[in-house]
Amino acid sequence: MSQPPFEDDLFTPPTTGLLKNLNPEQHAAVTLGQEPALILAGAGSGKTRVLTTRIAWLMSQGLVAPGGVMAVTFTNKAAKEMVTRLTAMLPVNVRGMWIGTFHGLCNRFLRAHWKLAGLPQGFQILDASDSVSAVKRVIKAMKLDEERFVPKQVSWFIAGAKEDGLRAKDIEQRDEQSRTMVAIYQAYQDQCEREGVVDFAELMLRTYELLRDHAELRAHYQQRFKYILVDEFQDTNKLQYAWLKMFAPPGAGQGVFAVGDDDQSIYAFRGARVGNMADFEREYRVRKVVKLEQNYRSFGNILDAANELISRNSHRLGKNLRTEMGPGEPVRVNESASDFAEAQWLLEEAQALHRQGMPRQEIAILYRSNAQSRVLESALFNAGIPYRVYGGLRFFERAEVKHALAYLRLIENANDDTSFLRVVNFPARGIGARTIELLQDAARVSGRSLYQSVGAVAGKGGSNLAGFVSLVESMRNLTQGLTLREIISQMLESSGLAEFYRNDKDGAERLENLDELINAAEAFVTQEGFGKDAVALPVDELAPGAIAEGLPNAVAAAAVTPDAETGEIMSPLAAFLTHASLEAGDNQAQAGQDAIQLMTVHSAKGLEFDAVFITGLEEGLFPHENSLADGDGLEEERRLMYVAITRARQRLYLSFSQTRMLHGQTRYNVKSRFLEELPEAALKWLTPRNQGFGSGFAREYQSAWERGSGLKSMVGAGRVETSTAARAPYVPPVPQTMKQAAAQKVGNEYGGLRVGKGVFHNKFGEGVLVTLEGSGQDARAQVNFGRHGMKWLALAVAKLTPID
DNA sequence: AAAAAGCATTTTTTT
DNA sequence: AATGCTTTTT
Repeated sequence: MSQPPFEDDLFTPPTTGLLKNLNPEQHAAVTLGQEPALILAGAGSGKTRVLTTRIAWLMSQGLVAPGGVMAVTFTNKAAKEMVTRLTAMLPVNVRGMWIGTFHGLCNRFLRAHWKLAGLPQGFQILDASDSVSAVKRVIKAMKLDEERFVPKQVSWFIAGAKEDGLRAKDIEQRDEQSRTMVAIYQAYQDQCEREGVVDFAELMLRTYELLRDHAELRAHYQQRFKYILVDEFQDTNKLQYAWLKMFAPPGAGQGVFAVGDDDQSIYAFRGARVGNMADFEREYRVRKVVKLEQNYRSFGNILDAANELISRNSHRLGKNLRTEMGPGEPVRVNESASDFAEAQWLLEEAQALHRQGMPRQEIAILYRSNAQSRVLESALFNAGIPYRVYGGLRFFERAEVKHALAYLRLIENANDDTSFLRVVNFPARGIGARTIELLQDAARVSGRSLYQSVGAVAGKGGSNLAGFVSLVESMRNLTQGLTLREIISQMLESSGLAEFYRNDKDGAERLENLDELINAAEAFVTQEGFGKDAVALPVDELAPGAIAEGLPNAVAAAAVTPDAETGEIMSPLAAFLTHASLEAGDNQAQAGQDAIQLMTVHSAKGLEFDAVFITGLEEGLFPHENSLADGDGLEEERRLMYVAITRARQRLYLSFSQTRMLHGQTRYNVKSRFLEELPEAALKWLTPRNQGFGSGFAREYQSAWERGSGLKSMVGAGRVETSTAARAPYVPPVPQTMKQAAAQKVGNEYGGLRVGKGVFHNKFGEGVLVTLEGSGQDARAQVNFGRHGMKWLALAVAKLTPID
């Protein structure tokens, strides 16, 4: 090692056994040398432990100094967790290490190299919604049709392009539509440059390009980072992988340690590429993939269910979870008549668990889509059971907080048009749409910011605008030299925001949130070390060529390099604004008391609970109908189910309902195919199964049908199917119960069929009757056959038999 | 400029 | 059903 192993005097070698209690696979992963490594880490296999222990081990062995380590995660939560556990393991200066999210590290990088990156020193970051409104402005300015170019979609397109490493000029323009899209992209980009702001994808792309285009810089960082660890590698997108290769190209000899689980890849819809794992293995010539298959979380039946289910996916890297905890409770399956009944059953079961001593926060109710939470919430609410819903608005996304942040941003950079527009007339100060339009026209013509163009608008609107400008000016003057806390208080008063919410009859909660903003700022200042005694910057932090010694380490994670000319360091305010953009705050609503946890399966990833309820296991819902269109959709849904199952430690409940209110109308659903993909031996049905129509039968039947003729393509949803049994290539043996049911049919016009009940059809199998219409020869039925879709059938021809 | 009415939309989401 | 967004009305 060219570097002294421990330049940090805070460091003391660990006393004993970092490696104690690691299983052989974990041990192997932790103690790998400086070589490319791919760790296939199953759910509950101690992944975070391996990551943190490896870092600790590397340093305790003197293989690397803190400054030579980079650890990348996706979420702030994961990054924090890593830091916490690492510092518990050994007293190390975490600040010298690069531990953070992809975007957080990019921010850090760009703050250090802002000049080279062509950014203003105090550049601010647009969150997703800021970005959409910025795109919207561009589209308006270009006088384009917002119906044809939906801002949200265009913003998504731009982010997608950036995440593929493409700038506007790199995009192929096939037709008018794509040409315009690219033009918007370019105009948006120009606008961002002008305003001194970057969006999330830009943070990544800029960093990537900077390294790509500057060999010296690249060499510096490659030399610096001896060990790089990447968490959740299955979720990386194209750009993130390319980014990694800039810091550590294959063959450069660094210890790149990629940890992931292809079976838990559930973010393809936002650009994640599971294929990066296989690419990594190949391109980095990974000697041996380490598989962590020992699970420390769940009992056997739960793992059996998970293993069996996921085994049906193709193109897996291959992994089977095992446990030493014994089989445990069976996986319980429950069928309900309606979503209300489901909610009722669920809360009773949850209460029972709670009475038996399980803390409420150890009980999770999972669902595929957010819309499903409503019934559950109202049931829990009416029953007076405390619950907590994840995934609502986050703190920094609240309207009042965004307003406050917009004022703060204007203090920092008045040319931020997004912020300008947000608060120019809030609280109302007589600046209407017409005035804004005039202002925007003027700004466009002169190529200047809205703030700079205020003088161009005459009349009453113009003088009101002038008033706004002087307000911002006075805020900037008044806050000069104040602490962050004082700055925010001052801003809240002089902007009129505080006054506005004081007068608003529903403003109490918003006022509280604004108070909370002050607290958040205070916490940030304390945490990040503002106002503390100056600490010398680690030399390595500096941009090549910058001078560093003796400067106060005022900005820690946010900004580390002072302007080489002025010596100015990023202000606490600017750093706090960055923090607010990069970390939108907690994703859960009310904390506090012991409450049942409600969340989507996606947001449950990475969490674990004693008891887990997976609800709405119905065809169309889970797997979701929109997922079946694209090729890999079903497999991703299955991985999602796999993630859901593996959240459970002791008890797992699977629940589905015959009827469900969705978007204001009742849907009749068929139970999810996933239920049939689980091992019978691990399950316990709390409600009787549909007799004779068990998984085996339905599956055998279906595959027999699929082997047959291509009739399937003819049976579009909604079409009246007139010829069924005659064309079916294979008629399955009629189960006993069907014969009985058929006997009942005699003498009854609808043959004992009832809306909402199950039916069996020779070709489509099991379904649920949704509608009955007409009579005699015209009698027809609408049936939801789940994976075969919704069908209209002529009862005179189609053989429908009731089941149950 | 605010309030009301009309309208589409409705998988999953972090930074 | 309910939410958010846009247009129309007052």
